[in-house]
Amino acid sequence: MIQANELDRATGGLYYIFRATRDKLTTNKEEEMNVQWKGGVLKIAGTALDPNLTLIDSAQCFTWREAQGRYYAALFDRAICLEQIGDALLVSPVAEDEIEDFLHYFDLMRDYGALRDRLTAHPAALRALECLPGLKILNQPPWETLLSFIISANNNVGRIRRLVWLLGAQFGAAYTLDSLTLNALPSPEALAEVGESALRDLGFGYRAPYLIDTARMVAAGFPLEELSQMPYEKAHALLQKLPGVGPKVADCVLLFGCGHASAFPVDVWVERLMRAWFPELAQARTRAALASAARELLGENAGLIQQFLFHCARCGIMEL
DNA sequence: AGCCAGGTTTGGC
DNA sequence: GCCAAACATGGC
Repeated sequence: MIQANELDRATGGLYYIFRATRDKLTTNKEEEMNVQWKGGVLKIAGTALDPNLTLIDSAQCFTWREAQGRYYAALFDRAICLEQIGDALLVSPVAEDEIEDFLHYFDLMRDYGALRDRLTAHPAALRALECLPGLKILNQPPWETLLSFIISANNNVGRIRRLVWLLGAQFGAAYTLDSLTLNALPSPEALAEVGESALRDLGFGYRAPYLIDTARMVAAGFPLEELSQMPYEKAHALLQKLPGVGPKVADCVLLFGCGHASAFPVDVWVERLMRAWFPELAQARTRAALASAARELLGENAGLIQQFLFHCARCGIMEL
């Protein structure tokens, strides 16, 4: 494993330790993270974050793609590249005053070790976290999660990713990096002007009107950016006023896009896993009841735990 | 061919 | 409020 100081020498002293806020940025004790920045490159050493698991395989986000060992997405109004070198992640281009934005996006300020250690009463949840030390739950822009998870309904991950990509490629701003084209997703205002037949022709099926009508409501003032400050119950109910958004999609938006770590989406995989591994939830008959009971059982970070359980179920790491 | 996928909507009790 | 059926598409 390459140590940070070796990497500094290898890159000709390109980096310096970001001293001003280093203490604040290394609250994640277990990983002893080391954050440096220089010349538009953010270097994060000593984090467990696994790029392929977190950005691609975990299916919490559908905008990243891998190309020749590097990971690319349109994020914060530009194309971003993330590359792993030894035990460090290099993210670029990043301005100095955006360092905390990116650490928040990748959820690197959270102590996942403490999260795991609080699960001694829940062996199945503990096992899921121990199996996936490189998984982080991203803090994505709420509008992106809203579009992505309206598309996700009764759909499979491969086609979700293709449709999300199509939305950006057809209607979103284009950025170039390393001779790749990365598209942002269209703004609510831009999508509100797209015709339903255009989306149907692209293969969106019955989700076409959901996307367009939701875009119109957001463009007309739906308080998407305020959901993170609302109590969970209020935000969960409000989101379901949008077409194509039911209880499960609302939970995904709250968990992945609004910082509501307790939101517990129950899809087919999570339902199977909960029924197989959580006998104390056996009396919850419906998915809504399961979600509510799981939030009660697992507490304020129930949703983070959900994402570990989801991946273990979907990839066959835990038997169903 | 028929079932499944990170469900939601609609209409009927 | 609970329940069944319909809903587009593509992979297996």
